[in-house]
Amino acid sequence: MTQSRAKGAPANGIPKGKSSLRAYESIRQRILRLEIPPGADLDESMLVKELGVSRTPVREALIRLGADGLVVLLPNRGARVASLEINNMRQYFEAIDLCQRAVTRWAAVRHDPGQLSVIEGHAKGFEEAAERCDADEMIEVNKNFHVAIAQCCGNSYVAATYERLLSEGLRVSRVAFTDDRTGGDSLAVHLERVIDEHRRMIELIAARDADEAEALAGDHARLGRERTIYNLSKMESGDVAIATFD
Amino acid sequence: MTQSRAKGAPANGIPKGKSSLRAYESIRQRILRLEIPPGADLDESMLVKELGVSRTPVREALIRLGADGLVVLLPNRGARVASLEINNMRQYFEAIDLCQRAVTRWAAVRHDPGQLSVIEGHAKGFEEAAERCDADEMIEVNKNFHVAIAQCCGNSYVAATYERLLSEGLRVSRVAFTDDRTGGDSLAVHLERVIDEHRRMIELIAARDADEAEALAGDHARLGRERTIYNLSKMESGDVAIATFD
DNA sequence: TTTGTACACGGTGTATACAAGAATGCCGTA
DNA sequence: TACGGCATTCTTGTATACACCGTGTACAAA
Repeated sequence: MTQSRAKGAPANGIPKGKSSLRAYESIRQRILRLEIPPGADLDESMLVKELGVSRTPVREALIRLGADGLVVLLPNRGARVASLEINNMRQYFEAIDLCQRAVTRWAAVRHDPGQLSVIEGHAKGFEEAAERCDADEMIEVNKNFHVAIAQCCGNSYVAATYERLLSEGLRVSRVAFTDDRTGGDSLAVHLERVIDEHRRMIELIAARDADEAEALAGDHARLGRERTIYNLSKMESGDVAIATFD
Repeated sequence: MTQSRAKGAPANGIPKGKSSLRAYESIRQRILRLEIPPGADLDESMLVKELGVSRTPVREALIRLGADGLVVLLPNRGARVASLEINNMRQYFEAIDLCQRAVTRWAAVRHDPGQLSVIEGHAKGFEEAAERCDADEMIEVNKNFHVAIAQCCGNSYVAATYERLLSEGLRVSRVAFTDDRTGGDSLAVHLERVIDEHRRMIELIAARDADEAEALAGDHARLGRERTIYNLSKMESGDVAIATFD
């Protein structure tokens, strides 16, 4: 069912009335958590029934999700969830790499010290979630960690782009933080490396070492990329829809 | 009642029905051409009257424009055109620089030769518009030139971000391609440099010289940035709304 | 005179009715 | 039997009516 959220939904850049907002967040959550699989058709009337609102807010939500790149709007033929194609993964991680390096470098140079504690808090949160093997929490907190870095990078354009990419990546993270793979490093080893890199990233930012921070950001992106692509390649295509429509 | 239009509405990345599309494009054009000034309140009922459609497509257009960052949606209090603050210019050009360097470098490495003619066509178009001193055309074609480069960069995520930034920059270009300034280079000199850099950019891409292409892309961004910021600083604040709301 | 409250109005958010387009199945014909 | 055209039907796109929220103003009380 719909995870009912308390009203207080700040920190989200999207305004708009409550029904519309609820519809947007609800559909978005389901897409990002893969509850609605990539490539699935989104039927307005179905969403209307499930969300208990009328078509108007549902349509507005779909339009915004379309702008986010999470759904594809087909003229006169409804909407469908954007597919997750292995072929696009290279492009995706290349974009993440670019933004992450920029954002982390600039954060190292430009942050003001008070912002560090927020970043550290998320890093701690990730470590705790890793101990509990709580994949959902890890995914969420890992994103928050990087968003926090972006928020002190002094460039709202790049930060926004990076944040959008990270959001879209939530669907991918689920693949990275699972242990289904047959070979390679275990999840535990992977998490250890992630945690270590998070810690070093904070140190380098705190030390205002731009070059090293950027280099580490690149390594960090590569780490996620390699694990994800490998895991994806090991999955049968049924697990993640590989629909192509362009 | 509905004004029946011929079907042909291709070449635009945004689907959606005709009225909605028309509203989106119309409002967007007016914002980008500064016909609706930055910071202005957007009244739904006014737009409804002017566009001759109902509120629904207008609202959908505003939502999409909000996602584009061109308008700011205030909950229960309508929408207003995003402001153009000089303070944000640094961030904007920093973002453009980042994307432009990446896109141009990758285009140099990855383009396939057939795509070059498209880029060359836009470069030619810019030169012709410059001769005619047609500012509107220059702005449009200059954007198309860089978009064409982005489209052969092999990364749709970065290309999309870059394109979004360029679109938003159309408002800024109008400032760069005017000759109101009191000192510094004349518009003619500026255009000469732009044209020269465009030509060299094509040569470097054709030669697949990634490093030089990237460096030139950076220079090119800097050229626009400096002229724009200088011109903006010379304008009185009345010319471009400097409204602040965050 | 100033401040607080209540009422009215303008404008947005939501629901629903209506129209147009696309998909599908049926029937006729070759 | 296979193919093509037509009609039905489902889905989307648009218009409009209604409800709610925020704001401004006027009046009353301190």
